[in-house]
Amino acid sequence: MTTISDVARVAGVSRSTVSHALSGKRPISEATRNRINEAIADLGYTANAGARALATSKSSIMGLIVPFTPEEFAPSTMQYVLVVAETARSLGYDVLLVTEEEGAAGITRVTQSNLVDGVILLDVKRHDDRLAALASANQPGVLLGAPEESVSFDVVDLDFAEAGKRLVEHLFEEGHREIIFLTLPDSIFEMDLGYAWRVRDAAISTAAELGVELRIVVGDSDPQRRAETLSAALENRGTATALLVHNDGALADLQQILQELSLRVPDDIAVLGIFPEQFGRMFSLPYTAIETSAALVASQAVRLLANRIERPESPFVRTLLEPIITDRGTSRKV
Amino acid sequence: MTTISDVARVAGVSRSTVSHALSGKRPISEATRNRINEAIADLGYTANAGARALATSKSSIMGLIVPFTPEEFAPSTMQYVLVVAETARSLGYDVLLVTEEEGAAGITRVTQSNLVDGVILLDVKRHDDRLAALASANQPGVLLGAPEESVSFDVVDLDFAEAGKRLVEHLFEEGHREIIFLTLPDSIFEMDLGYAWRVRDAAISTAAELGVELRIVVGDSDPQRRAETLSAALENRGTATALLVHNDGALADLQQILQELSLRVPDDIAVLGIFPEQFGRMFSLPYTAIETSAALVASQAVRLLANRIERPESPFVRTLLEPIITDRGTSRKV
DNA sequence: CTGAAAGCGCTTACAG
DNA sequence: CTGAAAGCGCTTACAG
Repeated sequence: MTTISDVARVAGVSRSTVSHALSGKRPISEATRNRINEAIADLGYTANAGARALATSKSSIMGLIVPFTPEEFAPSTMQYVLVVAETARSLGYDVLLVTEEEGAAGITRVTQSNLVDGVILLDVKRHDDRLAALASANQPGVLLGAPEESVSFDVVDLDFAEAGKRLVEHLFEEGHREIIFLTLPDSIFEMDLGYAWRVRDAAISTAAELGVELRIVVGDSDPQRRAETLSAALENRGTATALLVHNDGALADLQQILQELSLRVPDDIAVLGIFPEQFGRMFSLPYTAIETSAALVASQAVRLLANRIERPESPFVRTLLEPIITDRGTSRKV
Repeated sequence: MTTISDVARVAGVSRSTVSHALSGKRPISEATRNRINEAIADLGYTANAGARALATSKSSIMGLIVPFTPEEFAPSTMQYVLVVAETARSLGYDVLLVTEEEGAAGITRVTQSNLVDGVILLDVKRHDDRLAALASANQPGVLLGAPEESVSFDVVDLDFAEAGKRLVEHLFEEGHREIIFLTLPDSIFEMDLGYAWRVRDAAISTAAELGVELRIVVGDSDPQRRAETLSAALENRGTATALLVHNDGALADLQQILQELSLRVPDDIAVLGIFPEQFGRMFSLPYTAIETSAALVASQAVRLLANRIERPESPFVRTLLEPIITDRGTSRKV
């Protein structure tokens, strides 16, 4: 192991000078700086992370608390994880992965040991018991997903309530007055995930305000039955003219089901969805939709955390990103 | 911040005694141990990670080097990541996520700084330039994916060559003599990923040995064209009686395409595949197949790394897991 | 512009 | 069974 003392010796300066050359925290003469850089290159020196963390009380590591869902197919989670890692790196941080197997204890462990400088919580629920653990930590935290109550953390999320509202408004403006709304499965609602509740609640209240009939069909978590539920809903659509879908799996099934039932979009039924842009690309989803962007939300979360680590006193921000509808012509009323 | 000195003072013992009580490295009397544990609980003490790392030269962190594929839909990668994190935690390690944006430099950075005790490489290629960086590190590494040459690292992978062989043998035994083999897209082969090459090469050579005609159709990376390619291959199947698929996306499309072409399985065409078990579950794939298990491979990799960190001199192992065919009746010749 | 020295919070021989 | 002390490799006032 080569240490800062080795570098100092080879460069013919003191350790403190090397340290300052590294951090840039005080002016170093051109000549010494060159000798130091040369020595560093020759020796292949990298500062010892533990020693630096001990001396500065900063590890330059962000903890990423990911929901523990081994049985789940979590394509979009990976997006968040990758974008967090990248963005963190670009700001000089590494990322420690903390799965929720340990529950809130994981948060306490990595913060209390000073392993991390701060923490990002993925998939924050409307009432999330991890927030208590986070609140008693000495390090800051940023929430990806908005809790119901206002909290002393930075929060980033898509504005899902606004999304639900705009989706229904959009269909209303297109002339639809009777809409089938396929939601996420009950299990997601039971997990208290805000994005499920907010889209649904906003869709319901907006429909009520506009005098639109919204027929709610709850998605099934089993892939087989999920397709059957959707198929049945379409067959028994009656006078409904539009299908609003907030359910990734069902959207993937939809194309085949429409074909089986010989339904044309938008001629026989208009379709409007909300899904992650990644997912849409993977399955070439052709529908008018609000596309959620993991990249946007995750990178913003990292920037907020970095900022708070470096400026702990800045005021808390709650960023709700505006949902945008991309019109692909499938929501027209024909 | 509460330190070991605080604990020592409250418990009325020396710091070294507290340290030994924590590590269990020397006998502590019942009475002192109780006082220490009480003090720890009262104060909410957790050892400072940086200080411990500095003193022991061990961070209890494993670095996980993940391929950098932000544009890709990486469902199975998430599986690996989660299983690695879990298994590591169960063995007392945390996981630092290193994306490949930095390339091999990331490996050098986290090892040289002693941030990690060892490293796991995901998606190792047949000729992987990251191995050079790993070889010059002071910490051990475990490869997930087998390189072509034999290396001084532990290696875990499914035995994909054996898989390719067994798939063709299975079809041969079922009576098929003319097989369409849908492979992964060229881009994957160009990335030098062993699993693509090994399945293909073994399938080709086994077919040759058995006198089976293997008609190779290369998958397309674009979802739309991927489906068209598959559809065309099935329409123009001629006298081929079986379809062998090593292409997740195509397998997801298959059900719909078969229906469009009014082909029954296995009556009109037998189907045999190889895909991640997660993927199969997500899409309810009903085919006879070799299912690859992220969980098995990833947890084994972590165990190997933990073992090597703790016993650096143990001989290197190259674990190639035996591929098992699950027969679901879709590969019969009718 | 540079250096000597204290200190960060642990662990671990060494001594008893 | 327990303690005093050195040392891990950095950073940062303090001094010049």
